Amino acid sequence: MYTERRPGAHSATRPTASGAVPRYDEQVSESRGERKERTRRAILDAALALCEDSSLVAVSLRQVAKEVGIVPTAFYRHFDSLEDLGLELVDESFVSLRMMLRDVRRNDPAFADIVDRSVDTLVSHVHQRRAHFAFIARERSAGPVVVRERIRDEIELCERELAVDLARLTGPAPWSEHDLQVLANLMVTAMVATAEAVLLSAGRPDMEKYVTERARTQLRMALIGALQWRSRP
Amino acid sequence: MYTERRPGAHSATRPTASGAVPRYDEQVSESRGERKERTRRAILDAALALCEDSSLVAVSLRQVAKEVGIVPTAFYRHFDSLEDLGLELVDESFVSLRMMLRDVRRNDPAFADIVDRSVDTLVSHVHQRRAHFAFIARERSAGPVVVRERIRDEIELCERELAVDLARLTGPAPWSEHDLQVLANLMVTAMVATAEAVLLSAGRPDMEKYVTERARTQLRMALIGALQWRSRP
DNA sequence: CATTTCGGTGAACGTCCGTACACTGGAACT
DNA sequence: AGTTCCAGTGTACGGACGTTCACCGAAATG
Repeated sequence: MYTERRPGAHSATRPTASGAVPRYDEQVSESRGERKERTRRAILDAALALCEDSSLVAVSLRQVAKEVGIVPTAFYRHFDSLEDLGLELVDESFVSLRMMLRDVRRNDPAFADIVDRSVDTLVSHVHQRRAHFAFIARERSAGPVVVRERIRDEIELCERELAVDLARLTGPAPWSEHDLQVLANLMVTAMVATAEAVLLSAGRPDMEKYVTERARTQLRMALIGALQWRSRP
Repeated sequence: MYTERRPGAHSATRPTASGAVPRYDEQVSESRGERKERTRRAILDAALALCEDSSLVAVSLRQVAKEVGIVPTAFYRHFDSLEDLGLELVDESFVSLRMMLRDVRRNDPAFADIVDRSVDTLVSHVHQRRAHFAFIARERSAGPVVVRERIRDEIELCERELAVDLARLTGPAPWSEHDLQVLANLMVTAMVATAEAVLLSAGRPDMEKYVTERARTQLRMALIGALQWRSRP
């Protein structure tokens, strides 16, 4: 027996790590598919929670299973391996972030505001998906190889999208495409570092305020510097 | 028996991972202290090699011992724990880097050159201490808590030193101390990202060339941007 | 030469690991 | 109603893990 549970409850009716469990054990009589999806969700959340400190490479399949409240072998009904699960988490983390950032830039052609809006979006996103961001920050350089590669690709995608939007916002070409890439890379790098810093300032609002203000300044510095850069090469 | 070795060789005369082993097994008749130091060195190198992929938190004491060619318990003669060893590696990694960067900036008051020289120094350092830099990049966000903290402190120290030197180089205060910190943070962030990118471009000289050139441009953008930033606040 | 020091040994422990396997019982399908 | 499907179960395995302990032999000490 892996966790105590009420007698007769055969399967994972109450996954330990899932926040989205129906209250008071109401017998909603889920379909098989719903049930499976719920367990899957619970596994993802459990893994996310377990690598909050350390890293996915230091998390074991058995730990995850215990956290969820299922038997170790049941894990394989949902994922081939922990790496597989890691890739899933990467996708989850980036999809919504990229969507939001793109929205910011599409709905707001005002060049001056782009910095403030982007930083705000990033910070609020870090807040509402702490665990996901912490995951990315960790696995980016320490995760399983395939996970690292996927994360790198995703960040590169962010860079390219930013470059495109910058090009559109600045109108016809004060910068070469190359300079644009370089600038976008610097800005994304600063953003990533900011996200990490926000994570570190958990529970210290003054520190977070400093960090976000710093990010704004840095992005503006980069933009202004890049403008001056090209107007006298 | 943990590794085959020639009969009668009682202790780790030929640590597997150490590159600094006397050639052809010359019987130099080391003192006890020298011997201990050599094993210690071998342990550090073995750990460094083992967390080349994954991370220190995923490396086991037994793996390290096997790599060195000693029995697991012998590890404790040199370090209290793997975390302890990690802290040692952090120090090793930063001491020489900070020294070199400081030299660059002390011997070269020419403001224009500081960017090129710093980037060159960083890149060549990454080359001659690949493993150490990879270690820092990984453990920075995924290592044991104490190791992470130590690395963060070291990087912060780099920032402060850069801020001081920037202040000295620019003469009396075009920037406030605060702006200086923000700029130094951006530059160090870009440098760290560059170091990671250089590590990734192993064996692809064109890619490395691009990365270093990009770093130069980015640092210049940051500097120019910061100058413009203060002259019209 | 006698004694101490100490880096390294090797067996043994209890725990956790991934994975193979045969099984079960309710949902879903016919 | 009878059958199939399948998420989850429970057992069992061989191996790796950290740590303990008593022990050894050569270098260091006196």
